[in-house]
Amino acid sequence: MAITIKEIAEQAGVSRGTVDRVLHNRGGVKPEIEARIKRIAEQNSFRINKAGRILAGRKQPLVVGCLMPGVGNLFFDDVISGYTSAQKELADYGVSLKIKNIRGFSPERHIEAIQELLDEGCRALCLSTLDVPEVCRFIDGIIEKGIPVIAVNTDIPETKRICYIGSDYYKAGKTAAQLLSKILRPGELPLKIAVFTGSLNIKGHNERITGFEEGLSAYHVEHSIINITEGFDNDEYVFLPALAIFEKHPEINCIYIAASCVAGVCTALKQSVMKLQPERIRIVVFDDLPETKRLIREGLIDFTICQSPFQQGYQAIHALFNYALDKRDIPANNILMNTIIKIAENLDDKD
Amino acid sequence: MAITIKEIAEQAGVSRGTVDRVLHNRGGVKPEIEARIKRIAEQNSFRINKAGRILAGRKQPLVVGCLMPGVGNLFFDDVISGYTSAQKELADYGVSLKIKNIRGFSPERHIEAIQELLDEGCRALCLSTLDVPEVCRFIDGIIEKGIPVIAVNTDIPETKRICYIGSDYYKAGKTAAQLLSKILRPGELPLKIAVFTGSLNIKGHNERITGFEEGLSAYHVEHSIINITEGFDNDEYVFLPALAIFEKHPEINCIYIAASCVAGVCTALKQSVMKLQPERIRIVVFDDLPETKRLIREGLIDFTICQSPFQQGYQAIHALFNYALDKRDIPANNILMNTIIKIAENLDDKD
DNA sequence: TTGAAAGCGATACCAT
DNA sequence: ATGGTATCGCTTTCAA
Repeated sequence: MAITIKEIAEQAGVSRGTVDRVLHNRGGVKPEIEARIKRIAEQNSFRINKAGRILAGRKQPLVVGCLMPGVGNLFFDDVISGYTSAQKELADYGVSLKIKNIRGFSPERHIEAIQELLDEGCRALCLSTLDVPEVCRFIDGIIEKGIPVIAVNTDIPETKRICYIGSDYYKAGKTAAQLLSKILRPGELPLKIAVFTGSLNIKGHNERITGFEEGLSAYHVEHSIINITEGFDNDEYVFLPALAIFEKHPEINCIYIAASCVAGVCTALKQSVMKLQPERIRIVVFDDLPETKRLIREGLIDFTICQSPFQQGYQAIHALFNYALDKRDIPANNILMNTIIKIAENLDDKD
Repeated sequence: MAITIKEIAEQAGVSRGTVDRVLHNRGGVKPEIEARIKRIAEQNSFRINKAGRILAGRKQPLVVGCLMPGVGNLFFDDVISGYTSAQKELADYGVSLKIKNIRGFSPERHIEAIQELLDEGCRALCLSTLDVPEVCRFIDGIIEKGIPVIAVNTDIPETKRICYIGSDYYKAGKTAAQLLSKILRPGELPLKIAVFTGSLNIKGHNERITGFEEGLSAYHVEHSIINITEGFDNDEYVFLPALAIFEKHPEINCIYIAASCVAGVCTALKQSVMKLQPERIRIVVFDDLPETKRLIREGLIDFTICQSPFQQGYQAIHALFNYALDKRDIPANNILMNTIIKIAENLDDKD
């Protein structure tokens, strides 16, 4: 088994306290002793013993703050359930949670909410927030002060966050395209596609669309995109625009919904059903919200592509916990979720 | 935070040693004191602190023995990689591994190998073995002696194993059927299906076939099964029988491969290609061995249904570790893997 | 039948 | 700048 701090102290002829100081760069140690200790640790590939660390660290429990713009968007419920589930597992080790679930995408509101989390004592953060300069600058300020941050579901690549945990949106879009290519019947070509997205300002949604288009080309699916409509992740909002599109373009035979407004679009579709030829309409969507599940079971939607929201939350908490135990414990890369294809039969798979 | 043993001792007016004895049913404690201690623990919903337990238990590290009939079957490599990966995570906590990868399905050989694992000092077991009476009897004997056992990938339901971790074979078969129903073109009906399995004695393979047939009915796919061929998970063995089937039944337009002989069947198929109409043959298989991946990328195979072999191994080790820390920590149910649908685009997802 | 004490690995604080 | 010591929660051994 690995070398311990006590053993390092013995080999170096110093006390454990001194070794601890060196290993944590806490200063106040004679350079030559410091060097000797570091060498011994290095040569014996010292890794901190987590059980010991946890036990000793019980007085400074880890409070993790989680920010989600999830009010009004059921998708984030699953991420939150991943957070809380990981917290329960780690409760023994002193991990607790503060979840701030807010509404909307105002930078000021996001910054304010993050500050609140800090004020409430959080010592690490999981953030699903906006990739805009002012928010990023604010976050980098926090990180400077020693608060580790993980970007969940939405990346903020310009910051010094530890890593991003979430979907590979481009790949998901491309997978959707390949799936579509497999279920097409020759007579249906070319595809006339209505695309719905959340917002053209959200990178993830755009990547889903880019991946989709490039996939359609890669798999030689003849197609044209009739329209790209913003639904702002809001079923009620999207209803009327969707209705308008369907009325205006009865030639539509494929619907691609890159964001959380599946129910709204499908309700509009059902109302327009007389003008279209519903049995030939192919529908591919993302995520598996309750209403989406129902529409899949009903047979209206062909596939949904999922992104393991639960895992996103779950793994984020674990990563922050590991980091708290050992700063060197950083994921080598971003943690990208699998691209999960669901049909009715495997719809209840939980991730 | 939860109550500790020390606190229980104080409340009960006894020493920590006594509490420990009671909590571990080690005997030698006056009944009334035992009752009092149990009551206090109960009322305060005492849960053992894992960090403390691990630290104190360092002298009796947990050696987990893993038995796999994986020689000659690449599938098990991923399970093994799940085992070793979990072990690395838990090395700090004293978990080590002995993996016995054997060839074939002889009950005597399996029993012998399990005995060897025990002789080598294993104190917990992950077993992928045969669901036959003599093996099960032997395993129950071991469990009686206090060795916890988890069934991985192949269930042994008649034993007192802690739980089964692996695929839901029936569901996977049914999912395959629904997928197939989605990609069919009307002109192709009815389906003439050649089925390949590992062995008619292996329950998992049979369940994949049952699920498939019931799925085809459920989704109203007109079909007939031309033949069910045993391939014994062996690409070389299956080649000639497959060739014979294809020569004899040029009407075959669908191939369902429920076991690890994908490469062999496809090689035979390519040789018979002139007699069949390859562009109309639908192929659905299981797992994603390297050769299977190649065939998917090549476009010959439409889908593969995967069962997270890595996760099976990974979760098994974690479950045994948790159990070792706290005997009450038993999964409420069997742990069934998700039914993963893969096409070329998401083929490199790792689980 | 029970208690007391040492020890697992790391940390924090006080004393030097 | 460094050492010593108590502590975290639990297990184990030895003594009584």
